Amino acid sequence: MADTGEAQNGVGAPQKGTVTQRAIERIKAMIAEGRLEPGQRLPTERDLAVQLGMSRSSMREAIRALTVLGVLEARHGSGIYVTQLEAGDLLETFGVVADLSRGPQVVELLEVRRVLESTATALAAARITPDQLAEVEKHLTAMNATDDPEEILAHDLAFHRVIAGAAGNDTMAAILEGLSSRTFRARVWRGYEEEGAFARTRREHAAIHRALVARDPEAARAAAAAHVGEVEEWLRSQLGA
Amino acid sequence: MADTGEAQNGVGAPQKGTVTQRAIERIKAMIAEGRLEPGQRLPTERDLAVQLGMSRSSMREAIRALTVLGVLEARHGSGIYVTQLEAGDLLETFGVVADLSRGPQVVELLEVRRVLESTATALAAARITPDQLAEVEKHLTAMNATDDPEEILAHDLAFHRVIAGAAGNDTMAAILEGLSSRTFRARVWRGYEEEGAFARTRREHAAIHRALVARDPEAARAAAAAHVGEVEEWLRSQLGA
DNA sequence: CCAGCGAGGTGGTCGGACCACTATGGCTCG
DNA sequence: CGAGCCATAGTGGTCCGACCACCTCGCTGG
Repeated sequence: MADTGEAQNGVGAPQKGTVTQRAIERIKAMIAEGRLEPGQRLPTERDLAVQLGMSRSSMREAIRALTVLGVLEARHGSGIYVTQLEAGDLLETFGVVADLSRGPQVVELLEVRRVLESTATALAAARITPDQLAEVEKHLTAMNATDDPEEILAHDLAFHRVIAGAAGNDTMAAILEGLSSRTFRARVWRGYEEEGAFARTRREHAAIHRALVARDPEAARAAAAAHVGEVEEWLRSQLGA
Repeated sequence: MADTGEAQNGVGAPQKGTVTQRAIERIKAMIAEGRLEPGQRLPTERDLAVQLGMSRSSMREAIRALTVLGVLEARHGSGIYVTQLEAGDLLETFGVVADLSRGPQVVELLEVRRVLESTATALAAARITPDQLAEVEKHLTAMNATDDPEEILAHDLAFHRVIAGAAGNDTMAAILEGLSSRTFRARVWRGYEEEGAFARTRREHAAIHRALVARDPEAARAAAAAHVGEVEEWLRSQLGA
């Protein structure tokens, strides 16, 4: 009687929340406990559904959710796999936050970016390799050689991406990547570029580059903070107007 | 050619990715474009499925995914609503990242936390209100009055949460909240506490509190950075061993 | 020995049925 | 007349079974 007909698995059927939510927690727990290794293949949807005592539909919703979170990866016709669980996989959803933020929240995000970007740039000044520095220069010159906003933005993103990568903290780089996602930057730039910001941006990028060449962390931190802070202040003033 | 034009619907379906993935993008776009406001109620699952030309099952997977991301909220028997899209809603998933990270990635996460926490604490030193300061003191004394690790951890979390809140950047506070999620802290503490870290933690918290009282941002930044850095270094040494 | 092909297995989609819960309105009872 | 209860319609939650699209791997035939 009292038994809700749960599977052979332990007794404590918490019965909390929806069935799908429970499935999500269970799978997450399996990974956290090490019972599922990165890259490993999971049982089939049908088997998993039976194991956790639910329908395939509910199990699919759980899998879909974990797929969107970057925890699982479904390969049509092959199976479901655990991702490598690296920073890039898990922090991809950060871009969604940036895309859906608005108003004051965008300023807050820029403030976070300023803090992280300045730190990453400072670290890069101390650790960047000649190869990476060459790539930074490549994007810097390419950015100065064109007037196409689209292209400038692309090189701008790459410029900072290389620097973030040179900082040696993949997690920080992944977060910054999300905070600079294409649509986010495009949204902020729309209007900002009309105030002769290109010239200023080029000057600021040049300053960051100089600091990297000089391997001067403090100068790099200051230059990066000023760079992001510039946009931040402009956006703050826009909200007031 | 010139086929990428993709009309509304009819026959020219984009056909990119899975049906569910398309639904996710569509709904996200509707919100980003302002056609769906925070708090607003969406059409029923059944109607949405018809509108986007797909089955209810696929639509449900899309909704579930967006629910997990903190973008939508489903109320059983009532309907589906857009969340307030505030930092807390969208950054809840950050906890998942912290929970599933391991090894070197945990160190990187702590490095990010050190940077943000020190900045937040510095900001708090300048902005904290008497009420908030009183609450900080409450958790500080409560933390010193017990030896139950569970309770200490709870007050430790609350201590930093109040400070992060006083910094005035909800987004930053939400990220720090995810970086200090219960299971994450518990995982790191297990073992750390065995090295007489309680006394050191209490001393560090006291230093942070003193800086807040003195309204000294630089001292607060240094104290917070040292506090997190302490754990960071210990964990780094553990990985080498 | 290898290339090609076919069958089986896997995730992806669909449609329908039923359950659990909520909200709304009218109806009863005080 | 008003407050409270309750029937009901509508919503999300769950389950089932079928079929499709795609990948994999072993088998066959050259």
